[in-house]
Amino acid sequence: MVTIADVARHAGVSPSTVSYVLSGKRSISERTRSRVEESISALGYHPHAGARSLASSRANVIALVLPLRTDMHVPILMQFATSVVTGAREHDHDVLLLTNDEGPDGLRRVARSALVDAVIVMDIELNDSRVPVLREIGLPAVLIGFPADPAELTCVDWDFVAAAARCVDHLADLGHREIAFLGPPSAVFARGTGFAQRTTSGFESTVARRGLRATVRPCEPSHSAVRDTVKRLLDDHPGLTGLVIHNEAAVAPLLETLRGLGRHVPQDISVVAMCPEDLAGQVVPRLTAVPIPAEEIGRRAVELLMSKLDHLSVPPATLIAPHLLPGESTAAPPADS
Amino acid sequence: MVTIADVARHAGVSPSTVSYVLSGKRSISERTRSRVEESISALGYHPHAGARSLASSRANVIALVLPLRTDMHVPILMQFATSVVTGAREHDHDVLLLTNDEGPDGLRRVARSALVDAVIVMDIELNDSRVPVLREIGLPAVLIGFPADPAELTCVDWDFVAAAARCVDHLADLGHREIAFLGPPSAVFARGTGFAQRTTSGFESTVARRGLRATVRPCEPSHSAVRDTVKRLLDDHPGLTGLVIHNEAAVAPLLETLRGLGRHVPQDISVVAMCPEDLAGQVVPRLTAVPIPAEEIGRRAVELLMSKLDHLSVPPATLIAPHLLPGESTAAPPADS
DNA sequence: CAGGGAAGTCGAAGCGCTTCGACTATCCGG
DNA sequence: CCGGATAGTCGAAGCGCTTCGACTTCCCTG
Repeated sequence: MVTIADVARHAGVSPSTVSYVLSGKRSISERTRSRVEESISALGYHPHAGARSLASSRANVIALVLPLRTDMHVPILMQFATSVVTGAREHDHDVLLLTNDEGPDGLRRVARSALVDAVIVMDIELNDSRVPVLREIGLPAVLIGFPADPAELTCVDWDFVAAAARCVDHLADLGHREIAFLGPPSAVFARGTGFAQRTTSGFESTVARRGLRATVRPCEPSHSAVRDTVKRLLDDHPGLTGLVIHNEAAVAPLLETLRGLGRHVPQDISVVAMCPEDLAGQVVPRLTAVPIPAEEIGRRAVELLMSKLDHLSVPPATLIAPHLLPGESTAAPPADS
Repeated sequence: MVTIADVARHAGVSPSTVSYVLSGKRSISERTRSRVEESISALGYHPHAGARSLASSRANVIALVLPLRTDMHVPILMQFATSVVTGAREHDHDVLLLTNDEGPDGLRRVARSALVDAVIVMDIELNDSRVPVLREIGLPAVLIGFPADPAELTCVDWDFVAAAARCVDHLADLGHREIAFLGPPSAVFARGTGFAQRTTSGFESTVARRGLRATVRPCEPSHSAVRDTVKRLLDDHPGLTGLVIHNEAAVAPLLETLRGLGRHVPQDISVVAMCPEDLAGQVVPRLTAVPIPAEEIGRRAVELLMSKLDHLSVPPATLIAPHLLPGESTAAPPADS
């Protein structure tokens, strides 16, 4: 193993000088700096992470806590994890992966053992058992999602209220007067996930503001359940011309069902989806969507965390603004409606 | 922060004794052990990971290198990652997440800096740029998948040859005489992914052994491409009664296409899938499948890695045996065929 | 009953790094 | 031309842990 002492000897300086070249915490003459840097690459030196962590009490590692539950849309989660890793690397940090298998103790353990010096926690529920632990361990943390009581915490999330509003506005602007919302399975509501409620309320308040008639229905993931829900919906509301869907698993079944019923999209009925961009692009017709910006949320979470590590003050709540991605699944409602 | 010295003082022993209680590397009297353990939990002591890594030159962290490419079926990947984390924790190790964004340098960096002491690399291609780096850094490693030259390496994978064979045998046993294989997109073949080739060869050799007529077709992920492929296939081979599919994204479109064409599954045509168990269970009819045991592969990879860390010798190649999960999508072929 | 080994414990030496205080050389203003 | 910053470098202490050798008991065997 190559140590800092080897580099120092090779460059003809003291170990502390090498350390200061690396950290930039004291001024170093240009000559010395370049000599040291040459020695570093000549010897292929990489500082020992453990030694560094011990001496500086910063591990340069952050923990990423992923949800245990798998009823979340997995590709999003993966996109998110990737962007966190990439973001962390840009700040010279690595990412330790924690699942909820170990429960809140996992958080305690990595915090107390100084394995990590900050945490990102995903998929926060209204009443999340990890939140008190986060307060207890006192490590810098960023939550994705909002708990019931976000006091003292830093939270990031997509602006679900605005996203739903954007969908409704889009349909209203096109002239639709009666629309419906197909949401996540009712189980998601039941377990107190904040975003489901926020989406619904964004939908409902915008519908009221724009003076539309509207229906809200949860939507189970299976193909047949979607078919039944949609059929019933269309029977009950013959004047329906627009649909907002917020449920990845139901997108393909929905389109297929409409096709099966002879309803053309967008001529007979418009569909706008809150879903990942790639899903919107894969189906026929390509969906008008308000895509979930997983990558941006991940990046922002990392940036906030790094600011906290630098003892900068950060806003307690960050909402990522939605934007509409035009597709071929929305148009003005049919003339006779 | 609570240190080992605090625990030692609290228990009235020396720090080294506490260390030996923790590691079990020397015998400790029952009395001393229990006193130390009480002190540990009384003080809430967790050893400092950095200090431990420095002193023992083992970090108790393994790296998990996930593929950059996203044309892999993501839920599988997630299942896999989860089982690696769980498995690692059972051996008192944590998992550092590495993506390929950083390229092979990421591996070098974490190895040289002693951040991790072993590596699991996923989604190995026949000619994988990470393989030479793995040889270079000389860290214990387990690869998921087989490179062209696996000499000196430890590889784990599903037995794709046997899995395809199992599918063919199942159809042949039911009496089918003419079948087809719907594989991954041609891009997957093109980039030299070993499993695609192994699946195909397993299919073809079993078909030959059982004396069946058979066709092999790649399959692009989009709905319409699947429809076209399937229509053409059925037109070209009117006697076709059985289908083996190895392409997660194409499963739903395939079933829908068959339904659209009025071909009943399994009365008119049998379908057996190589896909995750949950996907097989979600669709109608529930598929007969040879499920990809992501979780088992992950666990085995971790076990092999831990054995290597303990300097035990391990088999260079581990193939996980497939098993057939009966569903409602296969039956004897129609009588008139 | 002497001698040898096992069981149980301790002290001290580092592991490779950061950081603080101290030191020298250089430069500036008065 | 002198006193005091400032830039640039070094030495040494110490971060919290593991591990090796050494020591003391105690028990067993011949």
